[in-house]
Amino acid sequence: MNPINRKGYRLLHEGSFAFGRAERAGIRIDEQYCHKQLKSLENKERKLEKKIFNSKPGATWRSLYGSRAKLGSPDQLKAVLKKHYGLRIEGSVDKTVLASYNLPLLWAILRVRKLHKTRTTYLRGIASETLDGYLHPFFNLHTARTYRSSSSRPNFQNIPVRDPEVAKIVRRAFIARNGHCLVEIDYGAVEVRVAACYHEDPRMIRYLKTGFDMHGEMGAECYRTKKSQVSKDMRYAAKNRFVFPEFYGSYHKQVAPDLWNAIQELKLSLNDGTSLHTHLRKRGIKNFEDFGDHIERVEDRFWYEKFARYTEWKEEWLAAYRKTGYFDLKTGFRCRGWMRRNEVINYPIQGSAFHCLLWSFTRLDEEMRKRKMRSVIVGQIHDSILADVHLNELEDYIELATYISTKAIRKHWEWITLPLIVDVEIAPPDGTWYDKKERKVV
DNA sequence: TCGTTCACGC
DNA sequence: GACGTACGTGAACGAA
Repeated sequence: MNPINRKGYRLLHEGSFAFGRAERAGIRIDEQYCHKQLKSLENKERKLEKKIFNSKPGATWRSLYGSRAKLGSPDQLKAVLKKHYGLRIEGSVDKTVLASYNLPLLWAILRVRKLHKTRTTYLRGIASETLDGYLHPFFNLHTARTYRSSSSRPNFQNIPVRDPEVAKIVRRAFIARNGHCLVEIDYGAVEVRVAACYHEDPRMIRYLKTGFDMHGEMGAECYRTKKSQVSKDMRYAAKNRFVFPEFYGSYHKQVAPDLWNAIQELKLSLNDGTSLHTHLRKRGIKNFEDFGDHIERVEDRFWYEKFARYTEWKEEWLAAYRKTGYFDLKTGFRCRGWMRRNEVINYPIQGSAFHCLLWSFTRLDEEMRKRKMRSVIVGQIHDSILADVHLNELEDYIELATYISTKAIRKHWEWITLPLIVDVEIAPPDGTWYDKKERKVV
């Protein structure tokens, strides 16, 4: 830890007390539910495993390894694929690779992996750390190189949310205290906003101030459609396979295959139902070659026309680091040591964005105690805060949390030159974390 | 015991 | 013109 001024020091000092209070308060867990699900998942897993070993490729598996046969072994899997199908896989056998072969055996393996992960890492991890109905995950401020936080025993920051089946199984274990409900407040695009405070790119600032839909626009550009033709899935693909990777320092040769595979994987179609392959063919993109060339041009426009100032900033920032051997965060920290290009560019943004959360978390905790509120903050996930809120305090809590994290913070840190926004999600009083529903607040 | 692979989050 | 995805934790496997 290397704070360079009093503000930086105080942020971590007070933040660690606030995190400690959340850890002590804990999150209420439905232990009965956990144990029921653990058993049920174990059964499903065992049945599926049996089914796999009784199949034809499963027989090959048993003939090769006998009682030492393990579905979880990548080496064994590769040997079985080679013997049974004559299929040679070099290197990784992860989800994307296995899915691409579209074989019943491999889909079954992926399903076992998923059930197993859900049971062991999540439900078992939660159950074994729960004491008298409350879970107390650790929130650390001293482990991440980026000045972000981390969480462990269990890691509260990687609870499944994207896969609806798994999200449902795991998140239904998290419940509110009696007479309370769970409320999650998330910063919207905070890393993009904080980045803009560093590079001050005028076009990016205009986008952020007008609520412009960048993911939708890039969906249209990547797949050569009109903005009005962009479907929800296309936007999702553009966000996770173009915009974010590009911001993290990826480039077209990596990004283009992912965008291309998304067409199959997510069965992408236009708003009116036209298949994307058909559409692309009409626009002169007949194969992956063409598509790769197209994405290269999209990328060029993105960095050299749209966000030219951002691009300049990256080079200047890197050059300054290479000259001096360090760089400073706007939140009062100095980063030193040997770093690669992408690290130098990403750390200040990730770190400062997390510090916005940390400051808000700390102030909110302080104010809630001052007001003797019965609601408690129970956790944090990089850019969001989870609280267990007393029903009588619901409106007060939302108003206070929103005010602190969007308004008060800008009085404390004048370097935040852009508006910050939050989304509010609330679970019903008798609901679980899985049942949270969005409620837009600015 | 430790490095690698896999999978989950932001 | 070449280069090039950030950060975390945990479980299982398998070699040492």
